[in-house]
Amino acid sequence: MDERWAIAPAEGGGALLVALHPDGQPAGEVLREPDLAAAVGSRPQVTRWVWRSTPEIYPRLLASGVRVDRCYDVECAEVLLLGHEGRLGEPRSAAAAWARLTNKPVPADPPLRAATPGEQSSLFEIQEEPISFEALLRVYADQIRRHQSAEYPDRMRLLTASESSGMLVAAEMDRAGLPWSAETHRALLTELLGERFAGSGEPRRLTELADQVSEAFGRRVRPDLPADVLKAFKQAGHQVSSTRKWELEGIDHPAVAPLLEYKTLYRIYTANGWSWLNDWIHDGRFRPGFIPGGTVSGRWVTNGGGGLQIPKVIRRAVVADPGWRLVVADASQLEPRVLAAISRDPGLMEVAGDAGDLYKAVSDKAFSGDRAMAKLAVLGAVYGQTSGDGLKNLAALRKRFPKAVAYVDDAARAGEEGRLVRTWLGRTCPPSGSPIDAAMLEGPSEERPTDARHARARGRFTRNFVVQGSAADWALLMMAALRQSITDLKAELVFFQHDEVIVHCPADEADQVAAAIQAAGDLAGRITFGATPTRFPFTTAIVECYADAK
DNA sequence: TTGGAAGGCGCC
DNA sequence: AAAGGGCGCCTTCCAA
Repeated sequence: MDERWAIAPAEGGGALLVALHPDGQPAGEVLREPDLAAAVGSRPQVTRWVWRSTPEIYPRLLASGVRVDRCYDVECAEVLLLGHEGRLGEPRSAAAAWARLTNKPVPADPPLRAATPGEQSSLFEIQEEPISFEALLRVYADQIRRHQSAEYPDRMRLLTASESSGMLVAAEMDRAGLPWSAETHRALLTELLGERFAGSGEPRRLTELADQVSEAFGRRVRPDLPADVLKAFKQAGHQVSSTRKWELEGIDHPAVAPLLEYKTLYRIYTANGWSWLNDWIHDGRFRPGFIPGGTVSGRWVTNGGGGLQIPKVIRRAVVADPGWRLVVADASQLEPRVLAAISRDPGLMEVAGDAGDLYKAVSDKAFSGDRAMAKLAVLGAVYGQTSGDGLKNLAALRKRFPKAVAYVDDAARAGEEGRLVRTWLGRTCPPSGSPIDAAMLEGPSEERPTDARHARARGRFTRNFVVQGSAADWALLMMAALRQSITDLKAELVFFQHDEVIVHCPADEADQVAAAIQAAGDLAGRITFGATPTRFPFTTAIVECYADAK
């Protein structure tokens, strides 16, 4: 039924492995086998593999054609457990966990290194202190015990399982890659930026726009030097405190239009231009280097290529293989739906129990039909808006959805008072005063923030943390369910961005995949949050090109 | 030469 | 219109 084995790589491509009891204790002799992938592949009856680190092992299994259903990643578990215990920031390696367990000096984590473009994730797996198989087994057994001590042990176990599943998904997505047409990308760059000059490589359009800016000011101004631009506007009689887009938009001066266009195109040129294309696209695929749980709230990050910040205009280059499709699915109004589920606010759950436009429904209930106002109010409540119309609207929101607003207000107060907050499944914010906390809440440079200012910033952070992080909880379960439901198809998960997934599949599987995504979202809602009427609908598009998805 | 801060902007 | 949450990464600027 639930058959669980631990495994670790051994010298020469071999493996050490052992069956485990439910309490984590070894259930037999430690075996030594000559081939890691064969050791796993020949044991299909194993329902969960326990290992130190997924990036260390799983890419090697995938390269040998071995897929696993479930795993338990000891180092992921260590981070989650440390967090839950209010010790986020302590070294997270298995070796560090072992040292803590045996009262030995705890080795620091090795510094994280950014990937160089095109590097496989297995290669930038951090090099850290070795740990014996026996020690790993002891750490694992202790982690089982620590889960039992969590505030909600079942949820904590689910969190570790889903984070581990996320590690499998990440490795599989990096292996598959996001289909990317370098040819389309190049054509797009030439269309937007013009051809490049032979000498400098500078695109023609940028040079032209820079000349127009200079012409408008009547002197040479370099648009990529904010200080230069600021001075030029002041000389022209316009008071500006920065060169931010929203500030420039309010100025009546002929330099503004070419300047704004320059900024947009310059960003594309530097962030997703020809050199990015050369560095990051190989064999028609983009491999962002997904890192599950890379942020304290549980959102993922990517390593090196800006994989979660692909500008909309560049998505034209994401093109399915011939005869294949991209199923692009975006969870609709995810954060307010998650707030409904975690706060159990009756009114908001009723609204979120409908798959239709949530902001419209909220506006009908509390804002006499003004959808824009309703959306601002909801986002303001989730983000901790402190001024402007948002505050006024928050009062209306509180009247109709008191439990929902109280939930985020309580989280904010906990943060201000230096207490911990947790996501629904138990991912926990950094403790107040920890280095992570300090680095995160650092304000503008000039003056050190006062204690009161820091407390308010922490309150806004914890307010958002419980919603954003619980949404990340849901997303992990959704991905796990989706992954399992498409195993028998040719379809491959190829992209994930907070509340959006892309599956690459043959055209005749697309409808089935779209249905599988919706089913995964519904199932994730029930497993993550228990019985609530809240629905988690997707906006889904079946397209050949990502840019056509909306 | 290198590393960090700051200004800015892309994504959610 | 302006202000609030989470990120990565580009540039310039400046100090070590």
